[in-house]
Amino acid sequence: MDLPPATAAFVLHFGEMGSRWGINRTVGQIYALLFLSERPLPADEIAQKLGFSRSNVSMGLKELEAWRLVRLQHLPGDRREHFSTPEDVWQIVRILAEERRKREVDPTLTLLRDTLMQRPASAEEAHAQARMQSLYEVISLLTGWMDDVQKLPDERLIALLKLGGRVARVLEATERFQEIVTRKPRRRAAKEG
Amino acid sequence: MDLPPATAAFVLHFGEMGSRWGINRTVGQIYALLFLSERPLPADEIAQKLGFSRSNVSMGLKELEAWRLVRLQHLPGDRREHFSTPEDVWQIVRILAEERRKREVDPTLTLLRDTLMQRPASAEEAHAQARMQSLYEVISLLTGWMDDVQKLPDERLIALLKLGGRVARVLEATERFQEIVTRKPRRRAAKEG
DNA sequence: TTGAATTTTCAGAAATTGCTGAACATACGC
DNA sequence: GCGTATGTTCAGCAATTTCTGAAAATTCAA
Repeated sequence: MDLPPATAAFVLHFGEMGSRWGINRTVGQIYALLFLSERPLPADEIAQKLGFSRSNVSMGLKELEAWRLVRLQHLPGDRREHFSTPEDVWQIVRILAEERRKREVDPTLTLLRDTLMQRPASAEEAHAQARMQSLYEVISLLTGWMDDVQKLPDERLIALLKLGGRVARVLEATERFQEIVTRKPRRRAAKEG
Repeated sequence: MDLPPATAAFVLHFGEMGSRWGINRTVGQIYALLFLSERPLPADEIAQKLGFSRSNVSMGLKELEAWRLVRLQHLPGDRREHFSTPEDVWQIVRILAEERRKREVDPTLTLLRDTLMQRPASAEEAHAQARMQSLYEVISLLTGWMDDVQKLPDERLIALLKLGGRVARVLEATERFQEIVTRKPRRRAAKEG
């Protein structure tokens, strides 16, 4: 591997991380290299820098394209295809979230929905369905939230994340406000009464 | 595999999903089976139901314990260890988030921090560092947010998620309120002026 | 067109990961 | 303690995944 040490460390780390996710080591390393690169790189240069065969790099880039994690471009005076990652890390996060959702979450929701349509044939099956139902609800809520925040512009999303748990306070305040406005009396704990 | 059809479908699906994540097929299936089960199951029963060897199940359960995804208990009058998943799906989500963070995110942050301490030896390395810096910032923000919402009780977390993107409106309102209170004049677009 | 440069495909080799049975370890009732 | 039921480990076989080189396909300039 023909890289400055910090780059090499990052590339190796992402190779390992890649294999903990579904993605394989080669693909993780190619992505990491492109992410750090100053300029778009052609496949043969990637192969040379990482010490992989040209064909392996070709397959890895295909997979990254399928994930929409790299884009292809042509540089003037060079016939080769050059690859790069988006500049903006938030852009990358959004793409990752969409793709993982499409590949992992949606099929799971479909399976759960289909199963929940069936009539359970025994108490055991009824229990299994109840479990699936509660899983379905949690996943729906999480993905619904994701859909929602995906629509926010970067700036708002970042503001929201920075606010973190303090959002809960704002909500509390809003709830109390609602209670007052609708004149619904506050509930009291037994001790208070 | 000796299971009612809906259970079998769910178990197989989670096996596949497991292998898309770092976790392997066996482990995914064991987890899915326990998740749906009405009662805690002993290892030999798991092995029988899924058609795996007893030793394979033993290793799978060890891994699930390391992830804190199953708990072990003893039933009266039975010497065998029985395994179950938490009842509450939100509890499971929290554990998953913590464990993935510990295994995947924290080591990455450490690597980035260490690398960013070094002095770049070239323009190329300086660029790579700048990229790592922006990645570091995004990951920090995301994990900081996660830490924050992890502290909320379930009820509040759920309320927050249900609110989804509408939170942004509350924030906007709050910002405008801040502007008014601090008497900082609202910025106007060119067209308005 | 032609042919050189580049990319893709794919059969099979190499590496990795998963799985099993047998041996070993441990826990528990007696 | 003893013996049996239960749990763990691990060497090695099996299955899967990854990777390569060679060949085929594509692209593009002339």
